[in-house]
Amino acid sequence: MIAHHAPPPHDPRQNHLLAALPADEYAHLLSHLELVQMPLGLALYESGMQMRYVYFPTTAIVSLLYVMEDGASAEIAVIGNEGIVGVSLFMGGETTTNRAVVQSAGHAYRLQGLLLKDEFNRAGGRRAGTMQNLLLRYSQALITQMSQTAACNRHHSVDQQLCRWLLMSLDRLPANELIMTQELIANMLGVRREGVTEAAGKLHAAGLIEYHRGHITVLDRAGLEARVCECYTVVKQEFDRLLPEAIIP
Amino acid sequence: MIAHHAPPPHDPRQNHLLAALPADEYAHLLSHLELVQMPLGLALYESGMQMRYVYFPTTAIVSLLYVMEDGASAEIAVIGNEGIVGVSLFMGGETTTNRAVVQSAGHAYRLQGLLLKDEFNRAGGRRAGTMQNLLLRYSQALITQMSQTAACNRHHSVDQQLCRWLLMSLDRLPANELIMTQELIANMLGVRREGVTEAAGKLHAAGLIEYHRGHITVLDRAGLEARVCECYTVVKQEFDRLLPEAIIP
DNA sequence: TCAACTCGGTGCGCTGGCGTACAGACGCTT
DNA sequence: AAGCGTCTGTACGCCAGCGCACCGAGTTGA
Repeated sequence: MIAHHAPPPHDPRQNHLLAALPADEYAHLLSHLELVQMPLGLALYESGMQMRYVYFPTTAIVSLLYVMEDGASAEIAVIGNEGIVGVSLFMGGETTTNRAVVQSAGHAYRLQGLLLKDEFNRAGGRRAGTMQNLLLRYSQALITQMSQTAACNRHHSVDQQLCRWLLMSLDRLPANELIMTQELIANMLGVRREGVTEAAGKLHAAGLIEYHRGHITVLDRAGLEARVCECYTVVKQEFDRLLPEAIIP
Repeated sequence: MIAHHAPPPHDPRQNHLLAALPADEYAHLLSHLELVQMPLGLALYESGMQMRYVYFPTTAIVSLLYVMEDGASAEIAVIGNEGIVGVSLFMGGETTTNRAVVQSAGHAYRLQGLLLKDEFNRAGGRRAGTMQNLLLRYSQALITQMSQTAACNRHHSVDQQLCRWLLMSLDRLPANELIMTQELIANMLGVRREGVTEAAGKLHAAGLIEYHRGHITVLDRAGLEARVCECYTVVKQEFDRLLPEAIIP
């Protein structure tokens, strides 16, 4: 019992983008990476606000939301340990029209925007750094996710979208339990809370999930996959294709 | 009357991205730019297909569509002379899950993908070429458009979306007339043809548009702007912010 | 000139999701 | 132990948009 309460083993390489960097580029960044807590509901960015940092989630999950003038919202994309929050920084925009909110509490490593830009633009012996290549391919994966979200919003039912949402969250979590009320899910999907209650009720009746006051446990992942719309699969396959070095297990 | 029937004055710089390039970078590309006709309905890319060229529209308009397994479709983004079709090429993905279809006939200049990549990665005396900077900012604008489309699909009515669609098309055309059947608009928006008929009927009744068998004339642009949802404005402002050197008049 | 086709208009019943309202259940606080 | 706030379940009317069916007016081509 020499050391109990050892600090949890945080490692930037829990983030798949950081893990995919070659040793030299990683070393370059390491000293500038700062571990931060990501409590549920924290807004990393607000629409139009200057972004100072980018975030590499390890255990946290972040949602990109668009919030309309009347307060209604819609989730545009989800970012977990496979990605980076703040692509607008290296795209050159400095701000987005989206809000970035912590959807599942955990940790992330953050990096000053300026440092990321330097690394992005650093052209060594090769034409461009691995970092640039990696970030661009991730951005395309993110674009795919957004475009699929647009199509899914147009054509698929709340039931199907709930399945998609659960699976996408599950892919980015170590456990099969989500801490998330139906009300919050409704905000993400941009639907009524009652709609989520009803859809979740069906999944429960089918024995796929169990839930209780803000805790959702997935019992039968395969069952969800059988019900989900094509959108989930398309996005996942595209991520795997674009970022083979960072495949989510 | 020395020269009648002079060839129409095609110029790559009708495309705002090309026009925004500094002289040396433009000169680099010029000899490789190839003028192509873009007939209505032509598919530049299909989902998952290798992309050989990128396209810089001058008078044509291109829609990015996602086509679902059941054949239903949804427009993800629109690209006219303010942009470039084929961002996936320099993002590193080579393919997209989207289909790119000519929505309004006209012309574009195309460029071999490999040449574009070279130009994108060319680091001269400066850290990175203007081209890279420009294309990345355009990509972010495109991301904004996609994300707004997702939100709009979730929350806004067909009426509003039709206004948005008309205005976005109008911004990319020299005239105030569109060649487009209601059926095709319905495909783009991912709604029923009858829904478009009804929405268009309202706009007609309000004296904003006139149409007749595939020809739509906008009579009162300000009237459309008064009815459109916020999505149109948000996207347009973001384009102007990100690409001040390529503002659509 | 007539037939075939395309485009747009209209009507009808259906349903998914919305807004609203309310009630029970759980759990934390005091 | 009581009380209050949060989370979930249910119910009811309403409406936008869907699927379908049909029709008339233009346009094109033989």
